[in-house]
Amino acid sequence: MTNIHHVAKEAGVSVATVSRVLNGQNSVTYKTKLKVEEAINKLNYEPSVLGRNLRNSESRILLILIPQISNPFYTEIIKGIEQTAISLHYNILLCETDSSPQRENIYFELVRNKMADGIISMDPAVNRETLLKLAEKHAIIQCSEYTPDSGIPYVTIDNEEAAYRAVNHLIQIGHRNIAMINSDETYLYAQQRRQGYQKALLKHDIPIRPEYVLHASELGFDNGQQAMKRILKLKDRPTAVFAVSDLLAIGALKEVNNQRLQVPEDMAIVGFDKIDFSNMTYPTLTTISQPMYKMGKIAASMLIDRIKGKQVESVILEHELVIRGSTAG
Amino acid sequence: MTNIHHVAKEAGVSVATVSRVLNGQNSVTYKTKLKVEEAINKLNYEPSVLGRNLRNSESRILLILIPQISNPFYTEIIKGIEQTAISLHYNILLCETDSSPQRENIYFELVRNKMADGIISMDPAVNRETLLKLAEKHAIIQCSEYTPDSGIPYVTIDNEEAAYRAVNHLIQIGHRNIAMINSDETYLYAQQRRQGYQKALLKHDIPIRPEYVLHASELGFDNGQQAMKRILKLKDRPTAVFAVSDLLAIGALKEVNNQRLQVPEDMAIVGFDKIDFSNMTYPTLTTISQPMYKMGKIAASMLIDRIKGKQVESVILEHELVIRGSTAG
DNA sequence: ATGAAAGCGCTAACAC
DNA sequence: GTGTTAGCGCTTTCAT
Repeated sequence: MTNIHHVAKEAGVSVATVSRVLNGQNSVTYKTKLKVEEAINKLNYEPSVLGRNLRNSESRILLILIPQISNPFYTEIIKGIEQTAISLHYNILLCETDSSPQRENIYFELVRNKMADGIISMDPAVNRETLLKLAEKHAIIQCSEYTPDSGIPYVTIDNEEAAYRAVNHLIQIGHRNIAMINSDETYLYAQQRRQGYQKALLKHDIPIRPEYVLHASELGFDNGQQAMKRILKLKDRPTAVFAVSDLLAIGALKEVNNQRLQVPEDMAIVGFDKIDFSNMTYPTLTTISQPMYKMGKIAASMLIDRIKGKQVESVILEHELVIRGSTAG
Repeated sequence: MTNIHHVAKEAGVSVATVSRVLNGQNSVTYKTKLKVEEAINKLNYEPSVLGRNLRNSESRILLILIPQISNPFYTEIIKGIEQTAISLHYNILLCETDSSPQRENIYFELVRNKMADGIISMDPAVNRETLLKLAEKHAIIQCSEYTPDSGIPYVTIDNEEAAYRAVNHLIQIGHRNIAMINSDETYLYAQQRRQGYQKALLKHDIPIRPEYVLHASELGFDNGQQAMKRILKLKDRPTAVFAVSDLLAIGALKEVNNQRLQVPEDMAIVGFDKIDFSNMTYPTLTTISQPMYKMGKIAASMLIDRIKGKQVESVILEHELVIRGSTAG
């Protein structure tokens, strides 16, 4: 490996001067600058990030914590993060927790020992205690899922309102027996969306039936499909379903199709997220649109601000109800 | 920041001893080891990866180069990579090129300046020259797409054979007017799959019609949908389509549905990859199953072997034709 | 404008 | 079994 000393020698200057040229400081004569650049080219020199990082005690790496990389909701956010990160000369370390605390700990370690400068956590199953502890000394932003009053800045949407709108839509088009496919209600977003669901029912004097609320252990197609199987067996069979994720909704839709029932006639379905897939199903999926890309961009710039010691405020972004085939006859 | 010197002082030993304890060397007395551990706990010490990396001149980071993170084909491979990487104490830096040479260069830089120990490239649009140059001095593995006879080890499937089987299946069930939705034929896999397509036709004395082969500029739903629009306007309208990606196939399927035509009666469709979503469409998609997860695991362990200086051999994995609703009446 | 030198935090060769 | 010390490659302070 050729290093800064070789270049200095070749150019007949000191390492300090080479470093100055490398970092674009203008306290260097044009002439010496030229000499240095010549030497750099001649020796094919590439400065080592390892040395620089140690010296600057930074890594310029952002750690992204997600539960499942296969959920397009997250990949779309990641795109946004990457866009911002790259433009500010940061890189992203992708960490899929699989909701395993062990994995999580491995990743937390990375920021503790300065392998990463900060964390964007999107994992609802994150160990809140550890995260809070970590947040005392390190830059952390929560994205989508968050911990209220924890002091950790977040970017998210108004989940309750979004769910309310979704269910309200179902009521408007005439449904009264409305089931919900929720995820684990230890997660805040699940609680909030359930609140929104209930609020919409109450507003229209529709009784709340606990048996109409099902829980999926994960956000996969299968889980949605299984949930729909159970829904179709309920007495007073619901005529509509609100699922808290498009993946769940798509799985549910599949099961309705499988049983030769019609969507939306026999069963209306609303999803959540507006992932690309949601427009490819038959019929297309009515869903709540989340601004994933924007979320990612904002989360990244918040984090980088945090890393630089700035104070940042949490952000709540807009959402939108997108009405498509699965509720519109 | 508390560092190794603080710990040494606190424990009343030298930094070398602390380092030994940190690295689990057993040349340390149980008693001193205890003292050191006590000091570590007391001071809440976390060794800095920055110092260690510089000293060992490694980063323990693997760079993953993909064109699009939103394609589930890649995310599934990434899962496999991550699984292996984590078990061998490596982390992955996710790099989405968007097929932009500029971005690519930024990422290549990372391995040049030792921010990453090696690369797994899955980008078919990769700048081959640069990659080859880089491979002279750095550990690189290609995954899925590769460069024959370049000396860069790869893991992939037999694309020609896979395409052959897909098209052969369509012929077996009675089709003779078979279109192909290919991607850019500057990519090797696209060439190989086209070869397989033609081989199957020739084998059954079906004339090859260039106008039956369409090209999608990217692998998104839209591109598939656009391609199908054009296919449906062809004279001697094809009765079947082979798409080189499930995303394309799903977009194509969508368009057939939109035009109120029946799949597979009016148009049979075969995809490629077997992403999860291919089982959620209506009807479900016949497709070539690629072992994505396994591919990722193998690519990662090949790369790590490479980093450690071992010689590795390229691998060609098995694929499988999965017959489902979009071809089975 | 440039150079000498200290030091970021760690590991390992060498000495005892 | 443990300590001393050089050095990984870089940036920056302090001289000049």
